[in-house]
Amino acid sequence: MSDSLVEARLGKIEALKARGIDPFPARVPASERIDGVLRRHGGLAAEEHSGARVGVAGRLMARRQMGKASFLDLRDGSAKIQIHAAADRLGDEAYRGICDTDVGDFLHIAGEVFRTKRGELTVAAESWTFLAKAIRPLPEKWHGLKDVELRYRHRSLDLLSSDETRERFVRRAKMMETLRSELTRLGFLEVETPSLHPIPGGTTARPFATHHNALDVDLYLRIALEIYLKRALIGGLDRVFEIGKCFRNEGVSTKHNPEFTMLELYQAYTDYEGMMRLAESLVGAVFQAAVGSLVVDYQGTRLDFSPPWHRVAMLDAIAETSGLDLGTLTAPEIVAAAKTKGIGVPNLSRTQLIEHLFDRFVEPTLIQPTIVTDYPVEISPLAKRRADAPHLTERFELFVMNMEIANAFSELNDPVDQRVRFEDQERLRAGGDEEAQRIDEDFLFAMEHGMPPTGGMGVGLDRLAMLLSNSASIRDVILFPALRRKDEA
RNA sequence: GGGUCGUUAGCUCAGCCGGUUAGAGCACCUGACUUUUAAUCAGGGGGUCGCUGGUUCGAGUCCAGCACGACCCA
Repeated sequence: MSDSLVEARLGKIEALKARGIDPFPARVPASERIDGVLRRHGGLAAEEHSGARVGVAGRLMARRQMGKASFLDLRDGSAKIQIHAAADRLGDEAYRGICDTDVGDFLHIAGEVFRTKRGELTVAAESWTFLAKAIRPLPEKWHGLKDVELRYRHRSLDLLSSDETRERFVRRAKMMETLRSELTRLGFLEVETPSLHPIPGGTTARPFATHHNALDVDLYLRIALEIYLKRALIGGLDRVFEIGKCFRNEGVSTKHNPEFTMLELYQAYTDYEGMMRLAESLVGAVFQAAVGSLVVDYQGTRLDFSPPWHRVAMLDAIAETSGLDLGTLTAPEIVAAAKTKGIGVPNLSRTQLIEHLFDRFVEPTLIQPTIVTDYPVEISPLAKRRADAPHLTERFELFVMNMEIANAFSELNDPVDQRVRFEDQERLRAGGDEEAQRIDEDFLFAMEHGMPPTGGMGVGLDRLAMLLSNSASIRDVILFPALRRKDEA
Protein backbone atom coordinates (compact mmCIF):
# COMPACT_ATOMS: atom_id res chain seq x y z
CA MET A 1 0.00 0.00 0.00
CA SER A 2 0.89 3.66 0.08
CA ASP A 3 2.05 3.05 3.61
CA SER A 4 5.54 2.32 2.31
CA LEU A 5 5.69 5.87 0.95
CA VAL A 6 4.27 7.27 4.17
CA GLU A 7 6.64 5.21 6.29
CA ALA A 8 9.63 6.40 4.30
CA ARG A 9 8.54 9.99 4.94
CA LEU A 10 7.97 9.34 8.63
CA GLY A 11 11.53 7.95 8.69
CA LYS A 12 12.76 11.23 7.22
CA ILE A 13 11.03 13.12 10.03
CA GLU A 14 12.93 11.01 12.55
CA ALA A 15 16.17 11.58 10.64
CA LEU A 16 15.58 15.35 10.72
CA LYS A 17 14.96 15.25 14.45
CA ALA A 18 18.12 13.18 14.96
CA ARG A 19 20.07 15.96 13.25
CA GLY A 20 18.49 18.52 15.56
CA ILE A 21 16.18 19.93 12.88
CA ASP A 22 12.56 20.58 13.82
CA PRO A 23 10.42 19.22 10.95
CA PHE A 24 7.56 21.54 11.99
CA PRO A 25 9.15 24.72 13.35
CA ALA A 26 6.97 27.60 14.48
CA ARG A 27 9.28 30.39 13.36
CA VAL A 28 9.89 31.34 9.74
CA PRO A 29 12.82 33.49 8.61
CA ALA A 30 11.85 36.79 7.01
CA SER A 31 10.24 36.24 3.64
CA GLU A 32 8.21 38.04 1.05
CA ARG A 33 5.55 36.85 -1.33
CA ILE A 34 6.87 35.34 -4.51
CA ASP A 35 4.77 37.46 -6.86
CA GLY A 36 6.46 40.55 -5.38
CA VAL A 37 9.91 39.12 -6.08
CA LEU A 38 8.93 38.30 -9.65
CA ARG A 39 7.53 41.76 -10.21
CA ARG A 40 10.47 43.59 -8.70
CA HIS A 41 13.08 41.70 -10.71
CA GLY A 42 11.07 41.19 -13.88
CA GLY A 43 13.47 43.47 -15.77
CA LEU A 44 16.55 41.27 -15.36
CA ALA A 45 18.12 40.06 -18.59
CA ALA A 46 19.14 36.44 -19.12
CA GLU A 47 22.19 35.49 -17.03
CA GLU A 48 22.01 38.85 -15.24
CA HIS A 49 22.40 38.85 -11.45
CA SER A 50 20.42 41.34 -9.39
CA GLY A 51 22.78 41.61 -6.43
CA ALA A 52 19.60 41.60 -4.29
CA ARG A 53 19.03 39.03 -1.55
CA VAL A 54 15.51 37.79 -0.94
CA GLY A 55 13.82 35.30 1.36
CA VAL A 56 10.95 33.22 0.00
CA ALA A 57 8.82 30.59 1.71
CA GLY A 58 6.65 28.03 0.01
CA ARG A 59 5.91 24.48 -0.97
CA LEU A 60 8.39 22.48 -3.01
CA MET A 61 6.48 21.55 -6.17
CA ALA A 62 9.17 20.04 -8.39
CA ARG A 63 12.82 19.10 -8.38
CA ARG A 64 15.25 18.72 -11.28
CA GLN A 65 18.46 17.35 -9.93
CA MET A 66 21.82 17.08 -11.69
CA GLY A 67 24.33 15.75 -9.25
CA LYS A 68 25.85 18.59 -7.30
CA ALA A 69 23.25 21.14 -8.40
CA SER A 70 19.46 21.14 -8.52
CA PHE A 71 16.62 23.31 -9.68
CA LEU A 72 13.57 23.42 -7.43
CA ASP A 73 10.17 24.99 -7.97
CA LEU A 74 8.86 26.75 -4.88
CA ARG A 75 5.26 27.96 -4.73
CA ASP A 76 3.39 30.14 -2.30
CA GLY A 77 -0.19 31.39 -2.56
CA SER A 78 0.83 34.15 -4.95
CA ALA A 79 3.15 32.56 -7.52
CA LYS A 80 5.92 30.07 -8.25
CA ILE A 81 9.65 30.76 -8.44
CA GLN A 82 12.61 28.62 -9.43
CA ILE A 83 15.39 27.94 -6.91
CA HIS A 84 18.92 27.01 -7.90
CA ALA A 85 20.62 24.94 -5.23
CA ALA A 86 24.30 24.14 -5.77
CA ALA A 87 26.73 22.31 -3.51
CA ASP A 88 29.50 24.86 -3.99
CA ARG A 89 27.28 27.77 -2.93
CA LEU A 90 25.34 26.05 -0.11
CA GLY A 91 28.15 23.84 1.15
CA ASP A 92 28.03 20.06 0.98
CA GLU A 93 26.03 19.48 4.15
CA ALA A 94 23.29 22.01 3.38
CA TYR A 95 23.11 20.74 -0.20
CA ARG A 96 22.70 17.15 0.96
CA GLY A 97 20.00 18.33 3.34
CA ILE A 98 18.01 20.09 0.65
CA CYS A 99 18.32 17.00 -1.57
CA ASP A 100 16.69 15.03 1.23
CA THR A 101 13.54 17.13 1.14
CA ASP A 102 10.50 15.88 -0.74
CA VAL A 103 8.16 17.45 -3.23
CA GLY A 104 5.32 18.70 -1.06
CA ASP A 105 7.56 19.91 1.79
CA PHE A 106 7.62 23.56 2.83
CA LEU A 107 10.97 25.36 2.69
CA HIS A 108 12.40 28.79 3.22
CA ILE A 109 15.10 29.83 0.78
CA ALA A 110 17.37 32.85 1.05
CA GLY A 111 19.59 33.94 -1.81
CA GLU A 112 20.27 36.21 -4.72
CA VAL A 113 17.82 36.74 -7.55
CA PHE A 114 19.15 36.13 -11.05
CA ARG A 115 17.88 35.04 -14.43
CA THR A 116 19.11 31.79 -15.95
CA LYS A 117 20.40 31.60 -19.49
CA ARG A 118 17.12 29.92 -20.40
CA GLY A 119 15.39 33.09 -19.12
CA GLU A 120 13.80 31.92 -15.88
CA LEU A 121 13.90 34.20 -12.85
CA THR A 122 15.61 32.17 -10.13
CA VAL A 123 16.83 32.46 -6.55
CA ALA A 124 20.40 31.20 -6.11
CA ALA A 125 20.05 29.58 -2.70
CA GLU A 126 22.63 30.64 -0.15
CA SER A 127 20.83 29.12 2.82
CA TRP A 128 17.64 27.23 3.44
CA THR A 129 15.40 26.30 6.34
CA PHE A 130 12.99 23.44 6.80
CA LEU A 131 9.42 24.70 7.39
CA ALA A 132 7.13 21.67 7.30
CA LYS A 133 7.18 18.06 6.17
CA ALA A 134 4.67 16.33 3.89
CA ILE A 135 4.29 12.61 4.46
CA ARG A 136 2.14 11.82 1.46
CA PRO A 137 3.04 12.42 -2.19
CA LEU A 138 1.23 15.10 -4.17
CA PRO A 139 -1.00 14.13 -7.09
CA GLU A 140 0.59 13.50 -10.45
CA LYS A 141 2.37 16.67 -11.49
CA TRP A 142 1.22 16.80 -15.06
CA HIS A 143 -2.37 15.51 -15.01
CA GLY A 144 -3.30 16.45 -11.45
CA LEU A 145 -6.54 14.98 -10.16
CA LYS A 146 -8.87 14.05 -13.00
CA ASP A 147 -11.37 11.95 -11.10
CA VAL A 148 -14.03 14.50 -10.16
CA GLU A 149 -14.92 12.55 -7.07
CA LEU A 150 -11.36 12.85 -5.79
CA ARG A 151 -11.32 16.51 -6.75
CA TYR A 152 -14.39 17.22 -4.65
CA ARG A 153 -13.44 14.97 -1.75
CA HIS A 154 -9.82 16.13 -1.60
CA ARG A 155 -10.15 19.72 -2.71
CA SER A 156 -6.81 20.72 -1.18
CA LEU A 157 -5.09 18.42 -3.66
CA ASP A 158 -7.24 19.68 -6.52
CA LEU A 159 -6.28 23.26 -5.69
CA LEU A 160 -2.61 22.30 -5.51
CA SER A 161 -2.56 20.56 -8.82
CA SER A 162 -5.03 22.52 -10.94
CA ASP A 163 -4.60 26.14 -11.95
CA GLU A 164 -8.14 26.06 -13.36
CA THR A 165 -9.55 25.15 -9.97
CA ARG A 166 -7.57 27.91 -8.28
CA GLU A 167 -8.76 30.41 -10.89
CA ARG A 168 -12.40 29.50 -10.25
CA PHE A 169 -12.08 30.41 -6.60
CA VAL A 170 -10.09 33.52 -7.35
CA ARG A 171 -12.94 34.66 -9.58
CA ARG A 172 -15.47 33.78 -6.94
CA ALA A 173 -13.54 35.89 -4.43
CA LYS A 174 -13.46 38.81 -6.87
CA MET A 175 -17.22 38.47 -7.26
CA MET A 176 -17.72 38.70 -3.49
CA GLU A 177 -15.33 41.61 -3.18
CA THR A 178 -17.01 43.50 -6.01
CA LEU A 179 -20.52 42.96 -4.68
CA ARG A 180 -19.50 44.27 -1.26
CA SER A 181 -17.68 47.29 -2.62
CA GLU A 182 -20.41 48.19 -5.13
CA LEU A 183 -23.21 47.88 -2.60
CA THR A 184 -21.23 49.80 -0.01
CA ARG A 185 -20.57 52.52 -2.57
CA LEU A 186 -24.33 52.72 -3.16
CA GLY A 187 -24.96 53.27 0.53
CA PHE A 188 -26.00 49.74 1.48
CA LEU A 189 -25.15 48.51 4.95
CA GLU A 190 -23.96 44.94 5.35
CA VAL A 191 -25.66 43.16 8.25
CA GLU A 192 -25.89 39.69 9.68
CA THR A 193 -29.14 38.01 10.64
CA PRO A 194 -29.83 34.68 12.33
CA SER A 195 -29.25 31.38 10.60
CA LEU A 196 -31.44 29.55 13.11
CA HIS A 197 -35.06 30.45 12.50
CA PRO A 198 -38.08 29.54 14.60
CA ILE A 199 -40.14 29.81 11.39
CA PRO A 200 -38.39 29.10 8.11
CA GLY A 201 -39.59 31.93 5.89
CA GLY A 202 -38.88 34.11 2.91
CA THR A 203 -39.48 31.49 0.26
CA THR A 204 -40.95 28.07 -0.29
CA ALA A 205 -38.53 25.24 0.39
CA ARG A 206 -38.00 22.30 2.70
CA PRO A 207 -35.89 23.31 5.67
CA PHE A 208 -33.37 21.43 7.77
CA ALA A 209 -34.76 21.05 11.28
CA THR A 210 -32.80 21.13 14.50
CA HIS A 211 -33.44 21.62 18.20
CA HIS A 212 -32.10 24.03 20.79
CA ASN A 213 -31.72 22.08 24.01
CA ALA A 214 -31.42 24.90 26.53
CA LEU A 215 -34.42 26.79 25.15
CA ASP A 216 -36.17 23.54 24.26
CA VAL A 217 -37.38 24.86 20.93
CA ASP A 218 -37.35 23.46 17.44
CA LEU A 219 -35.39 25.62 15.06
CA TYR A 220 -34.77 25.56 11.31
CA LEU A 221 -31.73 26.47 9.27
CA ARG A 222 -32.71 29.45 7.19
CA ILE A 223 -33.97 28.88 3.67
CA ALA A 224 -33.74 32.60 2.81
CA LEU A 225 -32.52 35.83 4.35
CA GLU A 226 -35.61 37.84 3.49
CA ILE A 227 -37.71 38.21 6.61
CA TYR A 228 -35.06 39.44 9.04
CA LEU A 229 -33.58 41.79 6.48
CA LYS A 230 -36.99 43.38 5.97
CA ARG A 231 -37.34 43.75 9.72
CA ALA A 232 -33.99 45.57 9.72
CA LEU A 233 -35.21 47.75 6.88
CA ILE A 234 -38.39 48.58 8.77
CA GLY A 235 -36.12 49.68 11.60
CA GLY A 236 -34.60 52.32 9.37
CA LEU A 237 -31.63 50.47 7.87
CA ASP A 238 -33.23 51.30 4.59
CA ARG A 239 -30.45 50.05 2.35
CA VAL A 240 -29.26 46.71 3.72
CA PHE A 241 -27.72 43.59 2.38
CA GLU A 242 -26.48 40.28 3.64
CA ILE A 243 -24.34 37.63 2.00
CA GLY A 244 -24.92 34.36 3.73
CA LYS A 245 -25.50 30.68 3.57
CA CYS A 246 -29.00 29.35 3.11
CA PHE A 247 -29.95 25.71 3.54
CA ARG A 248 -32.55 23.68 1.69
CA ASN A 249 -33.24 20.06 2.49
CA GLU A 250 -33.63 19.03 -1.12
CA GLY A 251 -31.86 17.12 -3.83
CA VAL A 252 -28.30 17.59 -4.97
CA SER A 253 -27.57 18.29 -8.63
CA THR A 254 -25.22 20.22 -10.86
CA LYS A 255 -27.28 23.30 -9.99
CA HIS A 256 -28.20 22.56 -6.36
CA ASN A 257 -26.14 22.19 -3.21
CA PRO A 258 -27.99 21.80 0.12
CA GLU A 259 -26.14 24.82 1.48
CA PHE A 260 -25.56 27.68 -0.87
CA THR A 261 -24.70 31.34 -0.74
CA MET A 262 -27.28 34.06 -1.27
CA LEU A 263 -27.00 37.77 -1.57
CA GLU A 264 -30.15 39.53 -0.50
CA LEU A 265 -30.54 43.28 -0.57
CA TYR A 266 -33.38 45.65 0.26
CA GLN A 267 -33.58 49.25 -0.82
CA ALA A 268 -36.33 51.60 0.37
CA TYR A 269 -37.95 54.12 -1.95
CA THR A 270 -37.59 52.07 -5.10
CA ASP A 271 -39.39 49.15 -6.73
CA TYR A 272 -38.77 46.14 -8.93
CA GLU A 273 -37.88 48.35 -11.86
CA GLY A 274 -35.13 49.80 -9.72
CA MET A 275 -34.06 46.26 -8.87
CA MET A 276 -33.81 45.42 -12.59
CA ARG A 277 -31.43 48.32 -13.13
CA LEU A 278 -29.48 47.40 -9.98
CA ALA A 279 -29.22 43.77 -11.12
CA GLU A 280 -27.83 44.88 -14.47
CA SER A 281 -25.27 47.17 -12.90
CA LEU A 282 -24.21 44.81 -10.12
CA VAL A 283 -23.83 41.78 -12.37
CA GLY A 284 -22.05 43.95 -14.91
CA ALA A 285 -19.59 45.18 -12.28
CA VAL A 286 -18.95 41.63 -11.16
CA PHE A 287 -18.21 40.39 -14.68
CA GLN A 288 -16.02 43.38 -15.37
CA ALA A 289 -14.00 42.76 -12.20
CA ALA A 290 -13.73 38.97 -12.38
CA VAL A 291 -13.57 38.38 -16.14
CA GLY A 292 -12.83 41.82 -17.58
CA SER A 293 -15.74 41.64 -20.00
CA LEU A 294 -19.53 41.59 -20.16
CA VAL A 295 -19.36 39.00 -22.93
CA VAL A 296 -18.20 35.56 -21.82
CA ASP A 297 -18.06 32.02 -23.08
CA TYR A 298 -20.05 29.62 -20.97
CA GLN A 299 -19.66 25.95 -21.89
CA GLY A 300 -19.53 26.84 -25.57
CA THR A 301 -22.29 29.46 -25.47
CA ARG A 302 -21.56 33.15 -25.81
CA LEU A 303 -23.35 35.07 -23.08
CA ASP A 304 -23.76 38.82 -23.29
CA PHE A 305 -24.51 40.62 -20.04
CA SER A 306 -24.56 44.10 -21.57
CA PRO A 307 -27.60 46.05 -20.35
CA PRO A 308 -30.46 46.33 -20.86
CA TRP A 309 -31.39 42.67 -20.60
CA HIS A 310 -34.37 41.25 -22.44
CA ARG A 311 -37.57 41.64 -20.41
CA VAL A 312 -40.70 39.60 -20.85
CA ALA A 313 -43.84 39.03 -18.82
CA MET A 314 -44.37 35.45 -17.73
CA LEU A 315 -47.69 34.92 -19.57
CA ASP A 316 -46.32 36.57 -22.73
CA ALA A 317 -43.33 34.25 -22.62
CA ILE A 318 -45.63 31.24 -22.32
CA ALA A 319 -47.75 32.49 -25.23
CA GLU A 320 -44.67 33.05 -27.40
CA THR A 321 -43.12 29.67 -26.73
CA SER A 322 -46.15 27.39 -26.45
CA GLY A 323 -48.73 29.23 -28.54
CA LEU A 324 -51.07 29.15 -25.55
CA ASP A 325 -52.53 32.54 -24.71
CA LEU A 326 -53.70 31.97 -21.14
CA GLY A 327 -55.25 35.44 -20.73
CA THR A 328 -57.85 35.06 -17.99
CA LEU A 329 -58.60 31.42 -18.77
CA THR A 330 -59.52 29.19 -15.83
CA ALA A 331 -57.63 25.98 -15.14
CA PRO A 332 -60.07 23.67 -17.02
CA GLU A 333 -60.12 26.12 -19.93
CA ILE A 334 -56.31 26.06 -20.03
CA VAL A 335 -56.28 22.26 -20.09
CA ALA A 336 -58.82 22.30 -22.92
CA ALA A 337 -56.93 24.94 -24.88
CA ALA A 338 -53.73 22.97 -24.49
CA LYS A 339 -55.46 19.84 -25.75
CA THR A 340 -56.59 21.58 -28.95
CA LYS A 341 -52.92 22.47 -29.54
CA GLY A 342 -51.93 18.85 -28.93
CA ILE A 343 -50.24 19.67 -25.61
CA GLY A 344 -50.97 17.26 -22.79
CA VAL A 345 -50.92 18.86 -19.36
CA PRO A 346 -51.75 17.44 -15.93
CA ASN A 347 -54.83 18.51 -14.02
CA LEU A 348 -53.55 21.31 -11.81
CA SER A 349 -54.64 24.67 -10.45
CA ARG A 350 -54.35 27.66 -12.75
CA THR A 351 -51.19 28.83 -11.03
CA GLN A 352 -49.62 25.38 -11.10
CA LEU A 353 -50.46 25.16 -14.80
CA ILE A 354 -48.70 28.45 -15.38
CA GLU A 355 -45.64 27.17 -13.56
CA HIS A 356 -45.79 23.89 -15.44
CA LEU A 357 -46.03 25.56 -18.83
CA PHE A 358 -43.29 28.02 -17.92
CA ASP A 359 -40.91 25.25 -16.86
CA ARG A 360 -41.73 23.21 -19.93
CA PHE A 361 -41.78 25.80 -22.67
CA VAL A 362 -40.13 28.98 -21.49
CA GLU A 363 -37.25 28.00 -19.23
CA PRO A 364 -35.43 25.91 -21.85
CA THR A 365 -35.35 28.98 -24.11
CA LEU A 366 -33.84 31.34 -21.53
CA ILE A 367 -30.16 31.39 -22.47
CA GLN A 368 -29.13 35.04 -22.64
CA PRO A 369 -29.82 37.12 -19.50
CA THR A 370 -33.60 37.51 -19.39
CA ILE A 371 -35.83 39.22 -16.88
CA VAL A 372 -39.16 37.43 -16.55
CA THR A 373 -41.77 39.60 -14.85
CA ASP A 374 -45.28 39.50 -13.40
CA TYR A 375 -45.51 36.27 -11.42
CA PRO A 376 -48.88 35.06 -10.11
CA VAL A 377 -49.75 36.32 -6.66
CA GLU A 378 -50.30 32.80 -5.27
CA ILE A 379 -46.64 31.90 -5.65
CA SER A 380 -45.38 35.33 -4.58
CA PRO A 381 -46.71 35.89 -1.07
CA LEU A 382 -44.15 38.55 -0.18
CA ALA A 383 -44.44 40.63 -3.36
CA LYS A 384 -46.63 43.63 -4.03
CA ARG A 385 -49.59 43.18 -6.35
CA ARG A 386 -49.67 44.97 -9.66
CA ALA A 387 -52.11 47.88 -9.21
CA ASP A 388 -53.59 47.19 -12.67
CA ALA A 389 -53.69 43.39 -12.31
CA PRO A 390 -53.99 42.33 -8.66
CA HIS A 391 -53.65 38.62 -9.46
CA LEU A 392 -50.10 39.36 -10.63
CA THR A 393 -47.19 40.76 -8.69
CA GLU A 394 -44.40 43.20 -9.30
CA ARG A 395 -41.85 40.43 -9.29
CA PHE A 396 -39.13 39.28 -11.65
CA GLU A 397 -36.63 36.52 -11.91
CA LEU A 398 -33.38 36.70 -13.83
CA PHE A 399 -32.62 33.66 -15.94
CA VAL A 400 -29.33 32.85 -17.64
CA MET A 401 -28.47 29.52 -19.27
CA ASN A 402 -31.84 28.11 -18.13
CA MET A 403 -30.88 28.82 -14.52
CA GLU A 404 -32.66 31.07 -12.10
CA ILE A 405 -30.02 33.54 -10.92
CA ALA A 406 -32.00 36.26 -9.15
CA ASN A 407 -35.46 36.88 -7.75
CA ALA A 408 -36.76 40.35 -6.94
CA PHE A 409 -39.93 42.18 -6.02
CA SER A 410 -41.51 45.42 -5.21
CA GLU A 411 -41.81 44.27 -1.62
CA LEU A 412 -45.25 43.89 -0.14
CA ASN A 413 -45.48 46.54 2.58
CA ASP A 414 -49.24 46.45 3.27
CA PRO A 415 -49.53 44.54 6.56
CA VAL A 416 -53.19 43.74 6.00
CA ASP A 417 -52.55 42.21 2.60
CA GLN A 418 -49.45 40.46 3.98
CA ARG A 419 -51.61 38.78 6.61
CA VAL A 420 -54.07 37.68 3.93
CA ARG A 421 -51.22 36.23 1.87
CA PHE A 422 -49.87 34.32 4.86
CA GLU A 423 -53.36 32.99 5.58
CA ASP A 424 -53.63 31.81 1.99
CA GLN A 425 -50.31 30.02 2.45
CA GLU A 426 -51.50 28.43 5.68
CA ARG A 427 -54.52 27.09 3.81
CA LEU A 428 -52.21 25.50 1.23
CA ARG A 429 -50.19 24.02 4.10
CA ALA A 430 -53.34 22.63 5.68
CA GLY A 431 -54.13 21.18 2.25
CA GLY A 432 -50.89 19.21 2.31
CA ASP A 433 -48.37 21.59 0.72
CA GLU A 434 -45.46 21.13 3.12
CA GLU A 435 -43.49 23.92 1.51
CA ALA A 436 -46.17 26.58 1.87
CA GLN A 437 -45.11 29.53 3.99
CA ARG A 438 -46.26 30.16 7.53
CA ILE A 439 -47.65 33.17 9.33
CA ASP A 440 -44.79 35.07 10.90
CA GLU A 441 -46.34 37.28 13.59
CA ASP A 442 -43.05 38.98 14.50
CA PHE A 443 -42.64 40.03 10.91
CA LEU A 444 -46.25 41.24 10.67
CA PHE A 445 -45.87 43.10 13.97
CA ALA A 446 -42.89 44.99 12.56
CA MET A 447 -44.64 45.71 9.26
CA GLU A 448 -47.73 46.98 11.05
CA HIS A 449 -45.63 49.86 12.36
CA GLY A 450 -45.02 50.97 8.79
CA MET A 451 -42.73 49.79 6.03
CA PRO A 452 -41.62 52.08 3.22
CA PRO A 453 -42.05 51.20 -0.44
CA THR A 454 -39.09 48.93 -1.10
CA GLY A 455 -37.36 46.98 -3.80
CA GLY A 456 -35.67 43.76 -2.78
CA MET A 457 -33.59 41.16 -4.55
CA GLY A 458 -31.97 37.81 -3.88
CA VAL A 459 -29.09 36.53 -5.99
CA GLY A 460 -27.79 32.97 -6.05
CA LEU A 461 -24.09 33.61 -5.84
CA ASP A 462 -22.94 30.06 -6.52
CA ARG A 463 -24.75 30.08 -9.84
CA LEU A 464 -23.39 33.51 -10.66
CA ALA A 465 -19.93 32.15 -9.88
CA MET A 466 -20.59 29.26 -12.28
CA LEU A 467 -21.29 31.74 -15.07
CA LEU A 468 -18.22 33.78 -14.18
CA SER A 469 -15.87 30.83 -14.13
CA ASN A 470 -17.32 28.78 -16.99
CA SER A 471 -18.17 25.95 -14.57
CA ALA A 472 -20.64 23.28 -15.60
CA SER A 473 -21.45 22.22 -12.03
CA ILE A 474 -22.19 24.14 -8.86
CA ARG A 475 -19.71 21.81 -7.17
CA ASP A 476 -16.94 23.39 -9.16
CA VAL A 477 -17.51 26.74 -7.46
CA ILE A 478 -18.09 25.44 -3.93
CA LEU A 479 -14.82 24.54 -2.22
CA PHE A 480 -16.24 21.62 -0.30
CA PRO A 481 -19.51 20.54 -1.93
CA ALA A 482 -21.96 18.20 -0.26
CA LEU A 483 -21.13 14.57 -1.03
CA ARG A 484 -22.46 11.33 0.22
CA ARG A 485 -20.37 9.94 3.02
CA LYS A 486 -18.02 7.27 1.81
CA ASP A 487 -17.27 4.74 4.52
CA GLU A 488 -13.64 3.77 4.86
CA ALA A 489 -12.48 0.28 5.80
C1' G B 1 -36.92 7.77 -7.92
C1' G B 2 -35.58 5.75 -13.28
C1' G B 3 -31.85 5.00 -17.17
C1' U B 4 -26.73 4.99 -19.07
C1' C B 5 -21.63 4.91 -17.94
C1' G B 6 -17.56 4.49 -14.54
C1' U B 7 -14.45 2.45 -10.13
C1' U B 8 -7.18 -1.47 -11.78
C1' A B 9 -0.41 1.13 -7.70
C1' G B 10 -0.28 7.56 -3.95
C1' C B 11 -1.76 10.08 -9.06
C1' U B 12 -2.82 9.56 -14.69
C1' C B 13 -4.08 5.39 -17.48
C1' A B 14 -3.56 0.36 -20.54
C1' G B 15 -5.27 -4.59 -19.80
C1' C B 16 -8.31 -7.72 -26.71
C1' C B 17 -12.71 -13.50 -27.10
C1' G B 18 -12.37 -15.63 -19.62
C1' G B 19 -6.29 -18.55 -19.77
C1' U B 20 0.96 -18.45 -17.05
C1' U B 21 3.57 -14.38 -12.16
C1' A B 22 -1.89 -7.75 -13.73
C1' G B 23 1.41 -3.56 -17.12
C1' A B 24 3.13 1.72 -18.42
C1' G B 25 4.16 6.93 -17.16
C1' C B 26 4.51 10.32 -12.94
C1' A B 27 5.71 9.92 -7.77
C1' C B 28 9.04 6.82 -4.45
C1' C B 29 14.10 4.11 -3.42
C1' U B 30 19.51 3.17 -5.29
C1' G B 31 23.34 4.90 -8.65
C1' A B 32 25.37 8.67 -12.55
C1' C B 33 25.12 13.81 -13.69
C1' U B 34 26.75 21.76 -11.69
C1' U B 35 21.78 25.79 -16.22
C1' U B 36 17.26 22.34 -15.64
C1' U B 37 12.09 23.56 -16.22
C1' A B 38 6.95 17.19 -17.71
C1' A B 39 15.45 17.28 -16.97
C1' U B 40 18.00 12.79 -18.73
C1' C B 41 20.19 7.73 -18.23
C1' A B 42 20.59 2.74 -15.55
C1' G B 43 18.48 -0.39 -11.82
C1' G B 44 14.67 -1.42 -7.91
C1' G B 45 10.30 -1.56 -4.62
C1' G B 46 5.03 -0.76 -4.66
C1' G B 47 -1.69 -4.08 -6.25
C1' U B 48 -7.73 -6.89 -1.26
C1' C B 49 -8.26 -5.03 -9.81
C1' G B 50 -14.62 -0.55 -5.21
C1' C B 51 -17.34 -4.45 -1.86
C1' U B 52 -20.20 -9.12 -1.48
C1' G B 53 -21.89 -13.31 -3.74
C1' G B 54 -22.49 -16.38 -8.21
C1' U B 55 -21.10 -18.96 -13.03
C1' U B 56 -16.53 -21.58 -14.50
C1' C B 57 -11.26 -26.31 -14.55
C1' G B 58 -9.90 -21.06 -14.32
C1' A B 59 -12.65 -14.22 -13.18
C1' G B 60 -9.44 -7.66 -13.35
C1' U B 61 -12.42 -9.66 -17.57
C1' C B 62 -19.00 -12.82 -17.49
C1' C B 63 -23.69 -12.43 -14.12
C1' A B 64 -26.39 -10.42 -9.67
C1' G B 65 -26.67 -7.32 -5.50
C1' C B 66 -24.49 -3.31 -2.80
C1' A B 67 -21.37 1.30 -2.15
C1' C B 68 -19.53 5.74 -4.24
C1' G B 69 -19.39 8.98 -8.43
C1' A B 70 -20.58 11.21 -13.40
C1' C B 71 -24.21 12.29 -17.10
C1' C B 72 -29.34 12.27 -18.74
C1' C B 73 -34.54 12.01 -17.35
C1' A B 74 -38.74 12.96 -13.61
